[in-house]
Amino acid sequence: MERHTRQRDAILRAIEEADRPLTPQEIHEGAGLHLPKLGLATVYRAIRGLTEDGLLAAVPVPGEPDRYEAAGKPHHHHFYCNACTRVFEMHGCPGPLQRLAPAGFEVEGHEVLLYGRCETCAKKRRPARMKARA
Amino acid sequence: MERHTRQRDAILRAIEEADRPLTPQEIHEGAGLHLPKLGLATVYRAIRGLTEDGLLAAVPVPGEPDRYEAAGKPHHHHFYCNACTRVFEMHGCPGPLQRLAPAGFEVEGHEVLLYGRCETCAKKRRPARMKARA
DNA sequence: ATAGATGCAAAGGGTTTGCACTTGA
DNA sequence: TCAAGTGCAAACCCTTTGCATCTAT
Repeated sequence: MERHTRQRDAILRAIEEADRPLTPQEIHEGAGLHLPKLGLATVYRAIRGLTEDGLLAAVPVPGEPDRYEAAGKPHHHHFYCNACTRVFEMHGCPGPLQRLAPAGFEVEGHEVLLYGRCETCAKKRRPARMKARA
Repeated sequence: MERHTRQRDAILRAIEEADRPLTPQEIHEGAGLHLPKLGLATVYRAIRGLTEDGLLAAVPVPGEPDRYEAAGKPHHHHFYCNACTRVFEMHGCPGPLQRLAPAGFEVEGHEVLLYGRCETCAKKRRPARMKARA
């Protein structure tokens, strides 16, 4: 990550403009709007470089490609929508989890991911009663 | 999963004999000891079938292949060893996590994974002082 | 000028699938 | 018997890599 290029700008911009962690595909699509011939390999290379430089953080999602978000935020976790597969940021943390580990194990970190329906998808499935006109 | 076959026996046996969730590869290797020409595709097909039948449960590990364990155990979580990449079962759960989700989101489940060193690897790195003989 | 970055296409790793053969009920 | 199950190899998806070209410095 030594040089400043249009590609990297477009990639960082796509991530900043999103309100949620994005997959490499989504980043490619988003950045591609501003830079049509951007290659997917470049997106992967940039993601790796930016992650190593501490500008991006990976959000792992079991069975699916990792999502990426800006790094440096306070410790937090994520919510995965089973319906639209989008990932959202949540605030807070369930607290110290060390006690769950077996004796003799050294805990260095943890992942917490909640699954369910995001607000939009929850409404679609069980639509709230429309307010009587207005 | 209608028929009872040697392959499935060997696969279930490999999982039962393990003291921890196994990857498809590990299952293939373990079951292969008893059934040398077992194909990897068969392992994947059996895993899927047995999971659908409710006999196995997948243990997702970000960035790595899922592990599989016997299903039906009480709710629990797992520990991933950064050194040996093995996954271990933990007891307990950090408790209700719904409160972390944003308003309007419906929580249907959660994953918790602790990362660190298992007892064996922790000892290797920072060997406990040998007891003065005996 | 020149090393780093890019684009394309080929290669990799894990998982799934197509198809002829085998086997359990 | 004969369809479910298996083995092998090809296909797939996502990600990484090789290499000639481009470009920021």
